[in-house]
Amino acid sequence: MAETTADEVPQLQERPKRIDARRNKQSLLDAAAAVFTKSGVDAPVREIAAKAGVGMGTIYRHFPTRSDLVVAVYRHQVEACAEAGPRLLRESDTPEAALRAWVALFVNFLVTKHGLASALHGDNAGSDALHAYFVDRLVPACEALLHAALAQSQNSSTINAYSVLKGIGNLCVGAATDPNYDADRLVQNLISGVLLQTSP
Amino acid sequence: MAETTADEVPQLQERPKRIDARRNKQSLLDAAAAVFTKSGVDAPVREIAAKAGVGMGTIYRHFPTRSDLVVAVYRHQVEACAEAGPRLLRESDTPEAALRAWVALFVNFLVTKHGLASALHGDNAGSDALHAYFVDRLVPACEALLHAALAQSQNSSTINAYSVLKGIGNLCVGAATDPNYDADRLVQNLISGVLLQTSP
DNA sequence: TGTTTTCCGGAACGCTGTTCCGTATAGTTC
DNA sequence: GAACTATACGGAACAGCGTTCCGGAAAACA
Repeated sequence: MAETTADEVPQLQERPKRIDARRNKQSLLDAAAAVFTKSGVDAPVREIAAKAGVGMGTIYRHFPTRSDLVVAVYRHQVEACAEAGPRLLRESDTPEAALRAWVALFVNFLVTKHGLASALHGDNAGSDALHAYFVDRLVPACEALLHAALAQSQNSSTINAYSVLKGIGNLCVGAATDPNYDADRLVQNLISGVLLQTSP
Repeated sequence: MAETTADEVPQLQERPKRIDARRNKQSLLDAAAAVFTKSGVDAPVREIAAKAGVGMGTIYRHFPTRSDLVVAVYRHQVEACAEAGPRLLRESDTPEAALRAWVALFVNFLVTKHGLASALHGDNAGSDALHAYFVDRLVPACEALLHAALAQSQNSSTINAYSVLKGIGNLCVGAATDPNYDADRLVQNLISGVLLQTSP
C-alpha cells in the first residue's frame, strides 16, 4: 500500500519528512484506495480528504494533482502487470498464449477499477500523469509480447504497441457498468485481428 | 441544419411555437454546430449561448440537457449513417466489404467530431440522450451488416451488435488528438477478429 | 524552553452543467 | 392601434467539481 520509500527515507543532503506528513500521506493513500473501490476513480477529492481526516491543502501538497494520487494508489498493480509480461512469455506454451494471458490480466485490472479506463485519456494537454505512467510502464511490456507473437506466426507486419495498448484500454471503458458490453471478448477479438493483419 | 419539422409545425391540438422561439432554436443549432467543430463537443454551454446571442434559460428550454443539443446537431449525420447500412449491403461486392465500408464511415464520423466518442458513454445513470439515440439508430444497422457478413463466411457464432458498436465507438476515443493512435486500423482489426471468432 | 522550519485546515477561486424567476415580447382580441 | 394573455427570454444564482492560498498549528531543533 505504501509508495516506494524513495521520498520517505532521507536522501543525501535531504532531511526526512516530518512524521505527521508521512502519516497523512499514508492515510491519504489508504483512504483513496478505499474510496476508489467503493465509488470509482472519479470520486471527488473532497470525499477522499474527508475519509482520511485531512484538509484540502494536505492532499494537494502530497499529490499535486488528482492524477498523481491515482498513480500512487495503483502503482503496485501496474508494476505487477508490467512484470508479468516477461514471466508469461517464459512460462506460456506459445507467445500468443502469453500475449492473450497478459492482455486478460490488463483488462481485468482496468475493469475492476471502476472508471480507471476512462480516466486514462490524457485530457490535460498531454501532461496527464496517469496516462504517462501507464504508457511508460506498460507499452514496453506489451511490445515485447506482441513482437514475440508476431514472430511465432511469421507475420512481418509492423505494429504500434502504443496504439494497441491504448485500444485495449479504450475497449475497457464502461465495461464494469454495462452488462450488455463484453469488453473481454472484444479485446481478444482485437488481438486476433492484430495478429492476423498483413504487413502494409 | 434544421431539425425535423416535427415540433416546428402545428400538430393537431397544438399551437405553433412563437417565431422568436423558432428563430432562437435555429440560432442555437447553428452556433452549436460551429462551436462543436471549433472547440469540440465538450465546449461549455455558455460559449454556445454567447455565440447564438442567447441567454442560459433559452438554451435549456429548447434542449433540456447538453446531450439533447448534441443529438439535435448530429441527428442528420447519424441518420445518414444508419441509412447507409442497407445501401452498402446492396451495392457492395460482399457483405464483409459492406460491413467494413460502413464501419469506416462510422469511424470517420466519430473521429472528425472531436470529443463525440468520449461523450457517448452513458454517464448519467443510463438516461443519457446521446447514448440512447446512437444505440437506437445504429445498432440495428450494425446488426444487419454483421449478420450478413457472418452468414457469408458461414460463421454461426452469435454476436452482440450493441457490444461491437460500442467497442468501435470506444476505439475512436482520443483518435483525433493523438497522432500515434490509429483508430481506423484497430477498428478494422477488431472486425477481422469478430468475423473470425468461433461460436461459443 | 524558545526558535525555526515544515506542514496543516478549510475558505476561496474559477470552471462546469443546470435551475429559477422577474421581465420582455409575440400573438390575440377588441 | 391599444389592451391583454400566454409564451419565451436573460442572466443571476445554485450545486459540484479540481485546485490554490495563506494564517495558524505543530514538529524538529537548539
